[in-house]
Amino acid sequence: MTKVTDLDRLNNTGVRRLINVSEAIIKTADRFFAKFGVTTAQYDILAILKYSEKKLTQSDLGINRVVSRSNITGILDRLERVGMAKREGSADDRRVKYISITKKGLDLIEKVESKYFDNVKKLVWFLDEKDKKELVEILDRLERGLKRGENDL
Amino acid sequence: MTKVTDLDRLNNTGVRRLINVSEAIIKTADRFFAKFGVTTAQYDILAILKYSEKKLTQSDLGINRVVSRSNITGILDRLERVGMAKREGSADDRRVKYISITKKGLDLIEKVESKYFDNVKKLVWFLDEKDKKELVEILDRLERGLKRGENDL
DNA sequence: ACATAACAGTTATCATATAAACTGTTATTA
DNA sequence: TAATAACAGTTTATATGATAACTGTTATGT
Repeated sequence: MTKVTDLDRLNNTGVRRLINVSEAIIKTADRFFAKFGVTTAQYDILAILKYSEKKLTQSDLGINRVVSRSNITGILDRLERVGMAKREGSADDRRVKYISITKKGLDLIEKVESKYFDNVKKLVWFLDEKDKKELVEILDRLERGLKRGENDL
Repeated sequence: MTKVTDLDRLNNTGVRRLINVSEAIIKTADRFFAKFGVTTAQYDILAILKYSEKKLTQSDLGINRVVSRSNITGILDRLERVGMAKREGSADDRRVKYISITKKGLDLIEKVESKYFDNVKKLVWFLDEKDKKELVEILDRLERGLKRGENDL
């Protein structure tokens, strides 16, 4: 049983701070998209659908968003209900459903997209190129730490 | 209607990366605590209760965790159900309930805490002092960006 | 004092997340 | 080919989050 040190607590505080800022960003985005009648998850799915080169299945969407298949089901249910996306069965493989964005979904993205990017610009306004580079490096190291920890968690 | 530029997309990619790493950390923590039969939110509440100097009300807990009062209700319901926390009405103010951690809750923290801090240590292993300092500065700037953006979101 | 505002906690609804069990389909392999 | 494994999607259970409506209590202000 290792003893908990002050350094341990300091490390934890730092990680918490990262998570808190990240969650604050997420919540701001949630509020932003809510004003247009969609959730962030729904908008993400629509944007992926719009910019995808190839036809996407539900599993493809799951991989892109790191969301499990079961959650995709519900998100698509709601998007379908409001007519912004639709499912189509595949002829090749009857297990598969191809998902596409509708006119209404495209309209929404058209209306929201540039405003969204403006907000992101405001968010990173205080970061210069050096900051951005450093941030990416630090995030890389944190990911390595995550992989390193996973073995005996 | 502003045009979306490549720089806009790059900014967005960077912010997404921050969020993704942060979410990966959160999910790792969730899995860790799940092995001991609690959720991260429940563990957080227990730890706050253990280390608090003064008696805490549900509203106090809400402020600490940046969670709304309504969600605290549910989290405490579950902690009470498994006997790790308990509510006690206040005599001064009959609206208020004081929350305390039980022996069973303390036992859980005792069992989990040092392992948890070991995992945090592994996570930040690749960060030196300079990295940590820079990260905090960048997070500060991002928070300023958040405040800056909020006005016309 | 009485009306009103502010507050603490609960409840309800909706969206999302994980995990596990399940259905139907396709691929593998003995 | 028949049994089995792998896969795509759905469903269900549980936990959490945000909001808004609601109850009861306390504080305020005229």
